Amino acid sequence: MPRYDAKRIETKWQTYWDQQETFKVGEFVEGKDKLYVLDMFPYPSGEGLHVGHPEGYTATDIVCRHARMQGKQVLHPMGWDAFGLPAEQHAIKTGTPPRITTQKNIDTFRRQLKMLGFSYDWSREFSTTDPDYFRWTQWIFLQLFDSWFDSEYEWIGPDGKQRVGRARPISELPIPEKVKAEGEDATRHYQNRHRLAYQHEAPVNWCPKLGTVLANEEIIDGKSERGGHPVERIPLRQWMLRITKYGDRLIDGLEGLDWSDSIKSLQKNWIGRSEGAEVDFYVGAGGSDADLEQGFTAWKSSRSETGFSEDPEADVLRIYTTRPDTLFGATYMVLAPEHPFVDRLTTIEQKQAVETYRKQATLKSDLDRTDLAKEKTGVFTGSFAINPVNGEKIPVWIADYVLISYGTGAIMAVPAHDLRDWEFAVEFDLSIIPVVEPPENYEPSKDEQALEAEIAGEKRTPFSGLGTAIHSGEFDGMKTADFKKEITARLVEQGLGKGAVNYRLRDWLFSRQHFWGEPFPIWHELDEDGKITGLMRPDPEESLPVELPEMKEYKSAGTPEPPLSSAPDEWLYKTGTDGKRLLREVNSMPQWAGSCWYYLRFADPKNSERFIDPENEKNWLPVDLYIGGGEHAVLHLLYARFWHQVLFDRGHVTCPEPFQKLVNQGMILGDVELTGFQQTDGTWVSAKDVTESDESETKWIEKASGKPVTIIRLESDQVQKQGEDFVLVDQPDISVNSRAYKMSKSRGNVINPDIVVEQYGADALRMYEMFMGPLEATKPWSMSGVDGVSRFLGRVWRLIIDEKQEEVALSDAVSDEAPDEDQLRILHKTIKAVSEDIEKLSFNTAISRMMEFTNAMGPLKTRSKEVLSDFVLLLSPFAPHIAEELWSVLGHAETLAYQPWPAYDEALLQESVVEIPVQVNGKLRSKVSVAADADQATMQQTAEQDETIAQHLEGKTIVKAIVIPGRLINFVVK
RNA sequence: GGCCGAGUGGCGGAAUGGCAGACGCACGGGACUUAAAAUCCCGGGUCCGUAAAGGGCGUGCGGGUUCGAGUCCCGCCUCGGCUACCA
Repeated sequence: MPRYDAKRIETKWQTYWDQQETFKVGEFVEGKDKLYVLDMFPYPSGEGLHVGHPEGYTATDIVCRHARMQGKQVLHPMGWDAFGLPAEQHAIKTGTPPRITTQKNIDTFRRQLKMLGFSYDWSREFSTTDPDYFRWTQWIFLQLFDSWFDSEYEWIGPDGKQRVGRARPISELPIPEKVKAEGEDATRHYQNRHRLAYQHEAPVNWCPKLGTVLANEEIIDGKSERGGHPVERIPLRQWMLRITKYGDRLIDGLEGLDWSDSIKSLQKNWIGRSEGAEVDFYVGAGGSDADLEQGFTAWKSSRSETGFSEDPEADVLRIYTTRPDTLFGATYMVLAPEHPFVDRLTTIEQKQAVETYRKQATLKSDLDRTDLAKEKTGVFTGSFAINPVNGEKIPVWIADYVLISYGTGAIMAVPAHDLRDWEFAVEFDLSIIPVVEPPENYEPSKDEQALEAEIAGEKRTPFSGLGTAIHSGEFDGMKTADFKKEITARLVEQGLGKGAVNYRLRDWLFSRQHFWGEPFPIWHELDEDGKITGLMRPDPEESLPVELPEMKEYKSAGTPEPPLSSAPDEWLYKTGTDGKRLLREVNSMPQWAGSCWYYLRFADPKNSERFIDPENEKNWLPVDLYIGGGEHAVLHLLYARFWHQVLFDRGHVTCPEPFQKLVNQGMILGDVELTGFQQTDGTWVSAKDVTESDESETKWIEKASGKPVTIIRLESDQVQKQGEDFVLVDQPDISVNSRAYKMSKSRGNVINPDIVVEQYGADALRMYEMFMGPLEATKPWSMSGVDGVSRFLGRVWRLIIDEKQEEVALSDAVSDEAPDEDQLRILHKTIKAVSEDIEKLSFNTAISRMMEFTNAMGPLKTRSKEVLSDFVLLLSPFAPHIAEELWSVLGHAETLAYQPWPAYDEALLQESVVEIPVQVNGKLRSKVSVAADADQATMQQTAEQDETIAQHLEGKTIVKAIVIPGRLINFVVK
């Protein structure tokens, strides 16, 4: 009895595709449409595939299979983002080398993906951990190392677009005469300071438990994203990539891309461009400078001659502000505790307090800084600065609400017009001078009201909006926007400041203290004492890759020193041809590195001469459709775009952006859970009366009493809907929670794709994931939903196959005769709908339309073979295994993968008679049948003759009749 | 606090400004069967009306535009995601 047997069919066809290399991409054919469809490649974790993976992968697979049938040449590759912490931690625990673990995990992932029948060109598979691949990751790093960003450079790229700013070879960096005069080493240091890849001593997030430094984005609420361990801040030599130079390019580049507005705005917000001004405040020698005022006058006049300097001198504090119009209201200054001038500006009297505060600030994790620092804290340095616009002497404070990593690490505080400065000024009783008059009828915002304080016996609030200048000398009466421009121009004229742009985006911290990452192709020159001199030598390109050394231990010593620093000496040291002792860079690259350019390599994965052949790059790039999880909407996409733009600037790629269309698949949640709450004595408590306790997400308390309650999982028959809420059947006054949660091990609601495939087959899993809802929506899993699509596949099977036969054979109902009009109509309707839905990535509705087709065909005594064949082709991108099997039973020897996609005939869609709804005053009253091509007069006439309508029209006057041919009739009557 | 997204039957969801609830799940009824599974058929927003016919009300809430609004505009509410002292 050959019932629909997913397992038999699926293994059969997977083997066939593998053996025939059905999906191997052939030579690129000039003039034939190309489509490059890419999935965000996975990190092959030890857990294996998650149901979230096949969601995006199925979507791209449908697009690809459809495109092949449309005659396009399709590039659809898969690979592995396999460097990363888990394999290393496993190595530390068990001693198994990360390479072994990684290989095992990759094998599992590959097996699982093949089991789902995706049409990847597996001959292009690679892992970021392959030396053949990371050789070129290192090569790209050398390109970054060899580049500086010329912000003024105007040029026209291969895309014909005019741009300002370009990465150029470091050899083209103009060296100031002064530097040149200091000798070759000075020149090299100068170049190092301008490279796109540079080193920087900076406070970093050191996690002792993980034994590594983490990037800001790897920290959540002051704890490590992985493991939730506490994080400290310590200074360390780090590699940085100058992504901030590309801030504007990364914003501008978004314009032509087919990405959702929400992702674009996410990226823009992350880059966080702001415009304002940098202004110098004179501080003189610092400390208790008695001649501050005098010095200021001299300084100011000299500045009007020399102009604003590129780097601030020691006698000024440089600040960044977006509100230069509020300069007259600057009543004090604040430095970040880490600011290099703090020591010099601290007076002897204040030394103790400043030291203590600074120490606290370094110990504080970011959590403390944000959470506990609701109360503003800070310490006076004892020094003063002079406000350049009015000569006022104002105190200089340090406070941790000013961040060293943003702007210049120092601010002018304008308490009257900045909420944070206001809070601080109120706390420490600093003077507040309003310099912006709010517009008439201005109501303070919620935030402003919340900060209301009594100052000199008067209730006052800060004002952070735009208005009109007051107490600003000659500028009084100017509108904020005009004043900003005017004052900036004045500052430039007097050499006191300049317009400036800042980004929330920071330079990219590019080194990690891991073993399992790409080594840097860099040697450090050592002095006689074996110390790093700051001068470096890149490995020559042809010597790449720099491979990882063999190690016995993967654990770092619990210090920020990376594990590679304990590599064997022959890996670590060498002597240059000039006799210089050299030490290898022992940091490794972050996991982001490998995923920054893999999409390029897929177009030419075996090339041993170049990272990608220029022809292949031109032929295949950019990626036409890129699908992946929203969690990468910012970082991965920003980093990859940044690298791509650098490669573009350096002439290595010809398209300015890598990913033309981007779609984020939504998250798949676990099955919906019903939960009730009970007190310790078993009394039910309404869900409305409980709340999550502050301490942990799993603890719940009764709102009124604060007593803990226990969570009780309920079955659906214990619960019913009442109004808006779900309540207990037995006690309808008790409401319960109904919600789907993110799948997690701890919650125990993870669905394993292996089990779904085992029970229902890959086609059913693919179909279900597409049928759940819109690709981009977050949707809860439901096992009975899989049952539903599985039944659908069974119905499709029985449309064509005679289940009663011993062998797989056509059903008697399948006929060779020419199809009748009804069958043709339903077929062509389905072709049209499915084709359009695939274009729109609206897979759930495409599947609905195919279900309608089977619902219509099922009851028929004879079914046209021709019609069924076309339908099987429509189904094939979604459920390729059953489609191939049915296609072969329908008498075709070859795979259907390259069969032409069915076309629909508009003429066959038309029904001769259509049913038209008739409304009276917008309310549906009846329906009438008219010829599909009936004109308005005929339609109206038919409608008026309808019995029900006639009744509704009786005794009324028709004011207007709206008649839309083929659609609807509406009588407006009085 | 900021930004983004979403609110439609018991559930997932569908609807170029034009018949709200396609399609599926769950549920109820029936057929087939010794029985079950599988399969097939029928039903269903809600209220009034006896089951019919028919009608009232219905897309988070309140207004508006329109012959006509789930869809467009204004003002709210709730939920979810991201982000969080960015000067």
